[in-house]
Amino acid sequence: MSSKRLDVHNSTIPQVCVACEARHRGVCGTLNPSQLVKLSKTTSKHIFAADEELIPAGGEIRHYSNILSGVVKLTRLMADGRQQIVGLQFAPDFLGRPFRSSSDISAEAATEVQVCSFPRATLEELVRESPELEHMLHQQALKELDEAREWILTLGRKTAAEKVASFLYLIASHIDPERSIDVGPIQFELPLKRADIADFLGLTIETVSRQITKLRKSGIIELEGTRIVTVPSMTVLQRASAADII
Amino acid sequence: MSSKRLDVHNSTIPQVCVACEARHRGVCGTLNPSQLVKLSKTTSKHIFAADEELIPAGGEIRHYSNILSGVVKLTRLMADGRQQIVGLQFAPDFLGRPFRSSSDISAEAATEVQVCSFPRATLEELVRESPELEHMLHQQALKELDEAREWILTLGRKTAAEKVASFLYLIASHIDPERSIDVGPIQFELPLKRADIADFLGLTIETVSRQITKLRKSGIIELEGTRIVTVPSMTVLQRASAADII
DNA sequence: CGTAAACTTGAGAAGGGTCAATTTGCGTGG
DNA sequence: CCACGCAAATTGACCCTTCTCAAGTTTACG
Repeated sequence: MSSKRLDVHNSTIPQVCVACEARHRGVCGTLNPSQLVKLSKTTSKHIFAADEELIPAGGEIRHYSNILSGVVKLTRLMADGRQQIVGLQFAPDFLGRPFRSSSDISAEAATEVQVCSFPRATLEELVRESPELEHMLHQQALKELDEAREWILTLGRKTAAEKVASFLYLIASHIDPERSIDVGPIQFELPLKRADIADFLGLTIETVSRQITKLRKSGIIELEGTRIVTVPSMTVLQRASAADII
Repeated sequence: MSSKRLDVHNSTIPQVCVACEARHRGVCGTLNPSQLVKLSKTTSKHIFAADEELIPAGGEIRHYSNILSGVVKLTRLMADGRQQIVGLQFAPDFLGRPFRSSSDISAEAATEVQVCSFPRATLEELVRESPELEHMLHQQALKELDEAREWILTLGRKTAAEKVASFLYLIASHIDPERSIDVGPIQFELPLKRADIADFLGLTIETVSRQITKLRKSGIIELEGTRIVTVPSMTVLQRASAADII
């Protein structure tokens, strides 16, 4: 094993972690400098192009990751080819199913995605010595559970128009989570293509397209090309999404 | 504070916990006898009739519970009255959203339900002193997340017939989790009425009823009255549910 | 600037919803 | 124990939203 400069003062934050968002808002936020050093020794950064597979379904889980940038879709595939996106993850989310050797869900890049990966064993070791890390992972699991249940309501009870509006509202909300609702228009690039949106909403591409056209014609959104969306009023979009919180 | 017999030997398991399933398969399984004693001092058992509300949506969370018997439905209600069941919980599941003072989800009894409740503060205190307890809660959150995502696939991509079959398969699987698939017929009582099944599957009562009739006429299930179901072959039912795991 | 992928639009079909009328099941009280 | 009455469930007829299939059109990219 080669000694590294960082070993000398292991209260120093590793170079690779210095500018990393996961250290602030992600799971690494609970680690002390020496734990960060331990983790950073086994990490490696990867970049995936859109539609590349980060984690295959059914395969053995060998490593976990933090999303540094981009959007990841979690998908379930049926035997006959039907597909459903069961979750979307954004930076600096933790990626991977803890405490299980495999999962039926695959993770695919929706946009170009940058991740910081580390072996399964490293995470499990850190969890054992740091209850705060498990707490952070627990918190993220609960957040994802809240989001999944929100989405169950959307899939089960909303119309196609409401579903598409809900999706746009979801994406817009992720652009700037700090932003309070309706301080002027908001513009963003859709991280998903129509086919992905359809797989997320349990609709067909055609229905998604028609509903987006409707939203455009009614002035609730504006489009530049097919991906750049402007929402003049988030309140109006929220109303179109049939948000149940009044 | 009154002294109790159990304080003398706090390695003794409290009377109320002795026959409790939550001590074996539930979250209490991680607690040592003295922690059980501490918890049991603040617990109280409650029985709710079917359709009674255990936890109201939006209200402040004052206590958590373990389900001792019965089935609990977690529901989301929209402003216009549309309703969706976003989760079902069985004994000995933990009930309540940890680390949050409120939730938009209400918990209602589907059947008669018996719970063991304790104040929020007690749980939080125990979590602070016992990482194993948090690990157990984390595991349950991950299990619920897996189930929620499974259900997202069902809601988003399955037909009405497949949805109803999936629901029946889900319930049948919960009757005896240890049972291996297809060792003869299995009989059980449906914990949900048609309206609840509809709210769980994102369908109407009428569609659920029609699909149940279809399953009955095709011999995949048999009915006694409206609630008692016999499944001659779980494999056949599983196939009807379009289980994607081949 | 050409090509393929992504997206939109249209027409017709179908699955599931809506409304309405029965029928069944079941607890309660006579 | 039976009859009543109500809630739950079933069934039918019709309608509407979404899907399917089939062109077109636009966009992105080499």
